[in-house]
Amino acid sequence: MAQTDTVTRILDTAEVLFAERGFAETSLRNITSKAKVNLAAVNYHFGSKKALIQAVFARYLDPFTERFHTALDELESEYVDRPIPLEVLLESMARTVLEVPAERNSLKVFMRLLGLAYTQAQGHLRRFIQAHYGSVFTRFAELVRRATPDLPDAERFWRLHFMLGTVIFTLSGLDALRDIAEKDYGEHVSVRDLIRRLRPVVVAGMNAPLPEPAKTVS
Amino acid sequence: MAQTDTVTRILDTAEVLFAERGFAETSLRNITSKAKVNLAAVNYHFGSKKALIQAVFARYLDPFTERFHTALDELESEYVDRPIPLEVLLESMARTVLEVPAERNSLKVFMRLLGLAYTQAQGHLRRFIQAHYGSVFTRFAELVRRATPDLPDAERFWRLHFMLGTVIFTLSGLDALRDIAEKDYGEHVSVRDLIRRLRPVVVAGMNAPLPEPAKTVS
DNA sequence: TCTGATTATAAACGGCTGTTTAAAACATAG
DNA sequence: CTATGTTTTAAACAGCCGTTTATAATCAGA
Repeated sequence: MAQTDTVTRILDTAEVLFAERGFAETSLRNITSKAKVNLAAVNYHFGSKKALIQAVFARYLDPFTERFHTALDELESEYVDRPIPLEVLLESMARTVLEVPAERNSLKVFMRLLGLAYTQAQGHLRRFIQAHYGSVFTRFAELVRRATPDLPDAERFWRLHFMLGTVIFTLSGLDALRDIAEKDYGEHVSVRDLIRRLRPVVVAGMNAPLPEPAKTVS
Repeated sequence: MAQTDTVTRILDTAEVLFAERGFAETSLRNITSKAKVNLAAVNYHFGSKKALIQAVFARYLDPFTERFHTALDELESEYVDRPIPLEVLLESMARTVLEVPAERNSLKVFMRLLGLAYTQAQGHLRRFIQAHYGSVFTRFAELVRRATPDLPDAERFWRLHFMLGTVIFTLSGLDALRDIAEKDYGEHVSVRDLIRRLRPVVVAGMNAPLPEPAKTVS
């Protein structure tokens, strides 16, 4: 079963290097040499570098979406005919995000990859993620809509992305920030610790008063 | 004065391409051909690609820091012996961020560049920005400290970065989000509009209740 | 054990990268 | 006009890129 071994060794190495340097800055030769695998193996097993990038994400997002759907199923069967509270929804999502990579001790990598998916060019990646995993986000957004009935649709849309930005930005840039925090406050900060700090901020942000209406010509 | 012309034409083109595709994905040949300038001009006028990247940032950040220092000076002379309210501080920063690129109609580019500075590898860039512009952020953070005396230092540190993440992430990924928003809500969203929406969320996030203390062994 | 498919390997492909060189063009001050 | 310093230009440099090819090794089933 040398095949599986090669494939997973490529994936394991690629995700670390991608997370550290980004996609364009990581060459196939970087990956294959560190993984002690022949250069051509990537194109043989995955077809192309783009497909490898997508495979790296699929390995996280497939179990994530499956579990998150299950978690939402359970919540929906618990809260019948009444909206699931926002805090419960956020809690459920946070737990699922933590659960999946925890089994491989790669939470940091996963977070960094999520950040890269948003910020690196890689149009094919966004299309891939949207096509394969867009539905679970749509479902989540609909539940958030029911949990915050007083929020105008557009406002909720933007606030959800504000909060997504907060979380992904923070957790994906964690290493840099952690260095500063430890130097300034001598305090070691774990990811779980950060999520504990993030929760009240996110909830307060979602529940913030509505902005004053845009000024128009009077 | 062909020199200045070449230099600014390189900067103008480079900042747009960097903002669109990122640093590694933009080659000097992309830049020089689009700018109608000889390839060697970049190395002649700037020395290297890294130096060009830094020059692109300096052209925004030099006037920004100068004006922001001035704005903070004015606030400090207005609020003597009493803390400047958080809202006022945030308002002042937002106005300065908007002011600088407005003169060249390049707000989108500036925001995108800020996002890239955080998320792209480019260690030299972070070091450059920290070394040249770190002091204004330090000053701002100190004023925020006085404005939020009840917040523990570590908590305030993290929340500032949470909010920084929200703003930069949103504004730098604006184009992608705007497409979705317009499709779903038919509503055109300007940057000023987004900042109007961001303000109450950021303020509420900074003023959120403290998180429950980390659980320890009982 | 032999066969046929799967996987691993080394080598080469064309193309693009940032940078350097040396010569040409230009501007400016004496 | 001439000499000097600055800027532009075309060409070449070595090096890395993703991908492909042809060959070798390995494996599974009959």
